Amino acid sequence: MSVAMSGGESSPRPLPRTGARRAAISEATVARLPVYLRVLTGFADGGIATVSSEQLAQAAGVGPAKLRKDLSHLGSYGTRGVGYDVDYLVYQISRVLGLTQHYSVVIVGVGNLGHALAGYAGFGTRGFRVAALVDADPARVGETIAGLEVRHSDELETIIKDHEVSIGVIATPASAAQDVCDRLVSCGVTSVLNFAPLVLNVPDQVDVRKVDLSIELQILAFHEQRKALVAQGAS
Amino acid sequence: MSVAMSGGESSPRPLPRTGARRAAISEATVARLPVYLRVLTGFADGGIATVSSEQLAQAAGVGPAKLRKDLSHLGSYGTRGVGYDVDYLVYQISRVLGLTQHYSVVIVGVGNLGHALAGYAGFGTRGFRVAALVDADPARVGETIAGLEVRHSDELETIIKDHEVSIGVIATPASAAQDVCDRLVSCGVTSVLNFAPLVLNVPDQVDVRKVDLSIELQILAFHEQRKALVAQGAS
DNA sequence: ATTTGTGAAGGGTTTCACAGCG
DNA sequence: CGCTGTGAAACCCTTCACAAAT
Repeated sequence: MSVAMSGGESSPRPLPRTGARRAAISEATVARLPVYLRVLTGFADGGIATVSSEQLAQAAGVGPAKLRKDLSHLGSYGTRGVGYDVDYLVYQISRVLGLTQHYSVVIVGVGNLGHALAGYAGFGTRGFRVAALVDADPARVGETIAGLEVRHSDELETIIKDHEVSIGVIATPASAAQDVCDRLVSCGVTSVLNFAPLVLNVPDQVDVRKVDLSIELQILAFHEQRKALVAQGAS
Repeated sequence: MSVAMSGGESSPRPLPRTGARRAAISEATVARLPVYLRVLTGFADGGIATVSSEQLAQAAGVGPAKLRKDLSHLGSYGTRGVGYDVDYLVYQISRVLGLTQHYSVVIVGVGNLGHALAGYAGFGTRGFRVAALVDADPARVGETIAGLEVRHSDELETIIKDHEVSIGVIATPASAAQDVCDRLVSCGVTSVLNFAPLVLNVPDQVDVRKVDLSIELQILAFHEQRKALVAQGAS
């Protein structure tokens, strides 16, 4: 299953469920819901009770039509002539994204990046809890980062079982990443966020999303070059 | 323009250039070329001289047809019945991505994440050079990280001009990010890589790509939930 | 009067399957 | 015979424009 990008492939099975189940929400929509959620949370904190698709779209950096189409996939939660109730939308999007449940996360690899991730506030909020930090280097084991003790890689399997970890974050060097990933998967982890610069091999039912700095830079380089050529050609 | 993901919007202008210029390469293809490049570099290091679309696609985690279609957009660089020459492909993809040129990068914000980015090896290689690290906190100014001295935000404009910075990396808290972005843009920076959790407002000609940990986690949460529901429903 | 929700149209991307070349 | 390069089909996503609801 993805980088944004990240790529996640999901089985295109039409969900054989009882009753008149709503059509599955598209991948493109799912990728934007967290953005809407963040913007809406900001509105809620600012005491704003209702927003129009125009306002919300503006703040989220998308077109109003796209926004309405996205939201229509979760249900009819707006009021014509008025807009959307901020709190209610926050709740509905949270529910659809599965954020009403709690997920335990293990971070593997405590280098510079692992450090930064461990301290990242985004984990604490909204349903994600860092169950453990893990590293292969005995020199790092025992160190405390962001209130968590670093534990040795050997304990990975135990930690995953004890804390019912469902999401693994790989922040190791590329050379160790596939091995770590295999171990996560063999313990039943089906969601992986990969920061190592390589393509992970996983079974179909496992979702991988990758964050890859050098890919992002290279995409920017392409557009820089294109802009330079256009500017030159326009002379 | 835009996160994987990241999103980059480009003006769909058909490149008004002289001669029979090849059709513009699609955004989806551009996002995959860096992956192919990395895999090919690995092959080259391993002494492999030629690859088939089947092999390369396998290693890059895509289908062979997609790979061939992608490569066909850069030109006819394969040999029927044989495959692709690894070194030649590396060169062609590098050229298309603009990696034969050099880009100066400024990293703004030297917290945990900025630290990690400064130390990231991906910058050094392949045409990217970190011109400077910048932070607003006077306590951090003067500190040396990965061989670079941290300079104060006030010098941002000077640094950009002196080093002809073309790519800005924003690793500040969300509250400072739009301001930093505005200053980068006003100095002529047209490519921004944003790690701050907010939607940046930029003029049309500026490309922004975002890397957002909590969005990635929320997308994974959605799929975790979906998998749990399917498993439950299949009983 | 205002704004949502949505069919229909349009554009882009992926997949197929095979012609063409070595 | 093997593998690339590519039209055509299928699929997905976005945008438009308006009917429906308040």
